[in-house]
Amino acid sequence: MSMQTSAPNVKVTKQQWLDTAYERLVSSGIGAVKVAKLAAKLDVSRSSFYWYFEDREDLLQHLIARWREHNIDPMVQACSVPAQTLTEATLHIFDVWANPDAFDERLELAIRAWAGGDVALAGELTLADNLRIDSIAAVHERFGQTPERSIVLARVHFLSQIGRYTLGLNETWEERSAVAPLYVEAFTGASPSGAEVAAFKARIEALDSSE
Amino acid sequence: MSMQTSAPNVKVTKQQWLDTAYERLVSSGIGAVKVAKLAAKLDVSRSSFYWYFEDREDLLQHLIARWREHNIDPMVQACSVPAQTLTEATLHIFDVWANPDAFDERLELAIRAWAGGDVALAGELTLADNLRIDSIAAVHERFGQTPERSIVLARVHFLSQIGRYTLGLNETWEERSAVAPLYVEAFTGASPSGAEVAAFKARIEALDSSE
DNA sequence: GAGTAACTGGACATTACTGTCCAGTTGAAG
DNA sequence: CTTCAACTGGACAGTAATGTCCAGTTACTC
Repeated sequence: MSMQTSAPNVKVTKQQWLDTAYERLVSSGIGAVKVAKLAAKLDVSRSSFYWYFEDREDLLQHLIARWREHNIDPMVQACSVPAQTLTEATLHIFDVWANPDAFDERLELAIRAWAGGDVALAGELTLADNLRIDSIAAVHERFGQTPERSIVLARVHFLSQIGRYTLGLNETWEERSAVAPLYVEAFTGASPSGAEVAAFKARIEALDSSE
Repeated sequence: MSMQTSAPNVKVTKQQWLDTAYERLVSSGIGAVKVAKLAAKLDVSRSSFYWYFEDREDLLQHLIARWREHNIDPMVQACSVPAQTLTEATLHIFDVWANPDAFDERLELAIRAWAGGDVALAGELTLADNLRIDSIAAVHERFGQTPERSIVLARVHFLSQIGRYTLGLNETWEERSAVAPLYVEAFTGASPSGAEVAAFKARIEALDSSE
């Protein structure tokens, strides 16, 4: 096997198929992810598709896998970052929302819409939601909140975040970090200290420039 | 015109077509609302459909109209119910969430998913979202909150509510009203008085028994 | 410069819809 | 008891997808 370092007659790669499928998924929903349409967009015949993928379902599984990798693990990780206060810990979770590599909001939204018509996916989504909410709730409990209050605040936090993109709010990150302390207060009942907010803003800017 | 008080040869009525379409929309998404499928379900031929509706698009418009009537007005109304405190006013908004006639959550969810692949609908949805959030924000401002804080809390409130069904949380109303005070606190920063909570629970029970 | 593996195009068969046409059927009104 | 409007069924044509088959076309490889 001579590896695919050499690619004889490639017009479009597997990655290109995936990328266009992703693009259509996040911008027009799963109903727009059709082999015929993708082929037209890539200006290649549909047969090419079946070289790389078993069938359409195979492609869709790849899209779901992408979501799993991008939108679950990093957010669970962020909940176990060490912190001195609940507000600081909450700001560490905000890091995730600010980082497209750690949480792809458009993809999250598309998957959520897709799950509305797909039972298996809906089940997986529910598990993922519970996992993520429980992770946030665990943070609250770690800082002495009651279990009831922890779960309420965790839900409010996670759902507001999901909802932000659901409503198509596209503020700049300047606007968002300006109101961030207000959201921290809504999600925890306490205001973050000046130092905590400053550290948060510094992390965001570092992220921005690294792109 | 002899009116349709008499219905000669009716196997299925327009309302039945609408109801089955609604049922499929909320349970399987807009992609499942197909003339052929509905006809099969109603055990009638597709031609019958075209007697009542111009085309499939016509049917879809009826579904959107249903959403407009059920899920927007009542909620805006609830925000202008007189109240002594912010917590009491917030509990009046909770009335809406508790009343399927005032807010059909499954329909809201389905419309939201549908809008993901339909630009016109997405535009209308954004307007409706802003209207509803602004209504809640106005309540906060009426009770002396700053505009910034008002809009943040209004979003958190509305989004959490949308999210509750998004995540498929189906608690009983007993469970829900037990944690209601915690949510009021999260959405306002203050706890409702015992009397306010009691009045809220009484309203809910009255609703339950009237069904 | 022949062979081969990696890929592509074009033709085909199939399925799932949509919408139209028109000839029925049926209940009630004259 | 005829007529008519309100409805229904079945046949037809059209479109958009899916997936298969197979005969090319390359660019490296020996």
